[in-house]
Formats: sequence, structure tokens, C-alpha cells
Amino acid sequence: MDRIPITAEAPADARPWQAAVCTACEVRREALFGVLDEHALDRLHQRIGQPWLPADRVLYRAGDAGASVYTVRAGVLRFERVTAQGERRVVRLAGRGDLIGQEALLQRPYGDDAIACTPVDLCRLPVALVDGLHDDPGGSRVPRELMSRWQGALDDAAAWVAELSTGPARRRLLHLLRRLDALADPQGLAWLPRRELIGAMLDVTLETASRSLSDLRRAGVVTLHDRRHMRVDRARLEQALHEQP
Amino acid sequence: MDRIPITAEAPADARPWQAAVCTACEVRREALFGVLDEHALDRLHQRIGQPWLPADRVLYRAGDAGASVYTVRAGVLRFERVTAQGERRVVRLAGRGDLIGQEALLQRPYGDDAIACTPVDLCRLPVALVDGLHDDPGGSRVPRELMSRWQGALDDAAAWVAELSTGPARRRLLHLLRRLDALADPQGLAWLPRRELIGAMLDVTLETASRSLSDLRRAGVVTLHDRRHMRVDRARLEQALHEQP
DNA sequence: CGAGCCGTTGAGGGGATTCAAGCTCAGTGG
DNA sequence: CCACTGAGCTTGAATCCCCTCAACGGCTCG
Repeated sequence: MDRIPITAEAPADARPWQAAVCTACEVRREALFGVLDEHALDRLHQRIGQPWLPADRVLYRAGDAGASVYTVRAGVLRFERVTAQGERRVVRLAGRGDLIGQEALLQRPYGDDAIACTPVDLCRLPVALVDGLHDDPGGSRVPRELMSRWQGALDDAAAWVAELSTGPARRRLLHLLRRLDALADPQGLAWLPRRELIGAMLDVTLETASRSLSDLRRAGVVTLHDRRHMRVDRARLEQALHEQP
Repeated sequence: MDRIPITAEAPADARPWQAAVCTACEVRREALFGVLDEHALDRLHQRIGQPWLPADRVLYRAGDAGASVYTVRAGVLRFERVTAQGERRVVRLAGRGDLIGQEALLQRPYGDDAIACTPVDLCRLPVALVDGLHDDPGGSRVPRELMSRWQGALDDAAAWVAELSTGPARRRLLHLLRRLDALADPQGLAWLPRRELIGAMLDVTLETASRSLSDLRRAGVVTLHDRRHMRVDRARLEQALHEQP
């Protein structure tokens, strides 16, 4: 399937019929419009963009007027917020199957910076298109699917507080590794953030992030594959989490 | 207006017509069904409960099968989660106008414990009733209002991470006081949690919470009214937040 | 009026931060 | 080809903030 850089959409006649694309899409069952039948998909023909972003590319910034919602087809993105004191804080991660930028459906500006952590494949859904489906009998199931995604994001945010922002650095890091592992590619290779970014996720300094990670590496919980990738030993990770001290 | 304990609903014939109640409701404009016209309200006659909870009463527990969504008419509730290590962590607060327990709309169990912090007035909306409105032309605006509330909760959760779970204890407490002040009653009297609860909100010990609060008291940022209530000096609070050290 | 809960404050220790020094490694140009 | 450079990672040492343990006083309530 063609990969289209975020700033340039391929010409319409170069792209396959949307119905074929969405039907073949490997995240269809999990994705927002997976519930649509093929007839509905035909109506969306050529109106869904499929942008691709390299790692560290900004998808949108907090305050931008949102024109599109996105579904993540592959890769990992992060949501950042800058505190009043000027420090940045990562408040959430999104992976395959997640819906992002929902604020746009409400004519609100985006609430956070959204940045690609790894190369990312997206589906771009113009808000006008989604709104149109609301009145359409064939699209009547969309709102429920939408609610479900919204609630999923909310659950995630609450878990972020309870797991990644609670307790000593070592435990926070363990929870983060578990999440990153859950977002890993099929071969089990997971994205490993820069130390300074780990710090922004856990609210610790990059030195503490480095020390804690080195500890877990020596304990065999993680093995570094290359500078930006790792492999997680789930058994050891769970064991480390269940130790009390 | 009658106050009905959570465990007992008043007999139907003792309650006024729902349309009159909702029309007169002081949170109508902000509340979920504020967008309904009087005709639609008549249809809901006698089907919306108006329970009242004393402080510290549990509204529901995580895992309960959710049969109702609630709108907060007055008071403050908190959402708690127990971590795998057995510590409780407050992950969100809800106040006047907020919608809570939305998971129930998706036939999901509630995700957190919901507990009254102060005496609380609610509107209880059985899920079956809300679902019925989806097909109803008169209720067609409900989904958008729902989305808006869902997104509001999500924003809140992200801000909780960025403000209440980031930086030194003093700054976290300042952000918490600002929030509690925003939930204060019309006279400016705000709820003051127990120190151990402040700790569960900020992920600090009760001693640190006590010490930090005492500092702010001595600095004139807060004045304690009684054991469970305070008054916040907003100017000094903002000033304290804008100091760099 | 004693029991118990809650809040405050102190003393000491531990984990995280701060400051700082090397290290690896990729990119660059002599 | 290889020093040169700079970014990112690791590790050490000193400091500080917060936690732990502890004592004590106020308040409520049986």
C-alpha cells in the first residue's frame, strides 16, 4: 500500500477504491469505520487520506484548529503538554487501532501536541465526512463506536495516573515498559524512547530514567536491541512488579 | 426539592412532573439533558431519579455492572483506583455539571470507585432511557452533548497528569487548591480534603501534604474555615505558582 | 474522661535531583 | 583514513526533597 507523506496527498486517481482499501485494512475490525458495510465505504471513496509520518514528526499542535480525526494503523504516537513552568509532560500514548484528535469532531482545537514516536501509518478522516455520517442510516452505528473509543482513551488516561505517575521511579518504569511492550510490533520488538522522553513520561530526570533502566537491563527484564528498540521479558517484568520493597 | 437517599427513591406520586423539575433545575444549561425541549422532558416524566449522597458515601465501585449515568447537580465526587500494590490513587474529581459513569452507556462495568467528597445531589439517568433517546428525533442532539462531556473528562484527565502529578509537592498542592477552589460553593467556601486524601491525589504522604498545606496557610494562600472547608486567595495562589524556584 | 482519629511537627534516612565527568557512536571534513 | 565534533547515554558525588518513624495536641464521641 502506498505511503503518502503527511504534507502531500497522492492524486486521487492514483489511489485504489476506498472500499477495497478499508476492506483489506488489517486494522479494520478495530478501527472506527470497521463497522461500516461496503456500501457505506463506497460513499467514502477517495475521501480518506492515508498519511505516513516519520519518527518525531509533529502531527498537530495544541491549539491548532482540528479539521481531521485519525486512526492509527501502525506505529506509536505521544501526546505532550507543556506545563505553566515550561516543562513538557507526556500525558498519553496511542498505538494501533487508537483514534486520535477527537476534539476536532466538536469543533474544538486540539488539546495536546501529537508527535510520532516511531514511523506511523494513519487514516485521516475529515471532520465534515464524519459529521455527514451521523444523519445517514448506514452510519448509525458510528456514534456508539465513537463513544467506545472515547471511553477507552479516558480509561487509559486514568491508568496513566495510577501506573505511570505513582510510586518510585523503578515501578513507574516497569509499568511503562509493559505498555511499550503491548505496543510492540509482531516480532516483539518494542520502541525504546530516549531517556529524556522517558523522564517526561514518568516525571523523573533523564539521569534517573537512565539509572533505573540500567538496573532493569542488568536484571534481565529488558534487552536493548538497538538504540531505539528493545525486547521485554514479560515474566521477569511481572515478577519485578510483584516484589514488594 | 426533595432529597432522596441513594438507597431509596421516593414514591412516584410524591414527585413533581419531570418537565417542571428539569426546567427549574439550576444546572439545566450545563447538564446533559439541558438541550431537550419540554416535550421531550415530559416523556421522561418520573423516570429520572434525584438521589442524594452524604459525604464519603460510595456511589458505585469499580467492576459494578453500570445501570445508570449521573449528572452532578451539586457537590464534589472523586474517582479512585487501587494500584496493584494496594495503594489507592485518586485519578479525577467531578463537580457541578459533570457527567459520571458514562461507561454504563457502553454496557461496561464502572472503571473506578466513585465516592462523594461532600454531600452530593445527582440526577440518575437509567441507561435504557438514554439509549431510547438515540432513535428519537427529539433527542437527536444528545449524542453531540455526550461527546462533548466525554472529551471534557478526557481533557481533565490529561490536565490531572500535567498539573497534579508533576513537579514538587508544593506546586502539585497549589494546582489542587486551584481546582478545589473552582469547585467551591457560591460563597467561595471550598472543600478541604483530609490530608491522607490529599496524599492520594498528589502521590505524596499525608505528612508531606500536611507540611505543604501548613506552608501555604502561613503564606496566606489558604485560610482554613473549619476542618473540612477553606477559602483560597486566588491572587496569592497564582503568584505562588508563577514563582520559579 | 478516656479512646480513637486526625492533624501537626521533629529527627533521621533514603531516593531522586543536581552538577559534572567520561563514554559511545554517527556524521563531517581535513 | 581518521581526528574532530556533538548528541545521547551512563555513572559518580554531593545535595535536597520527601518518606519513614515517632511523639504530641486537639477534637469528637461513646
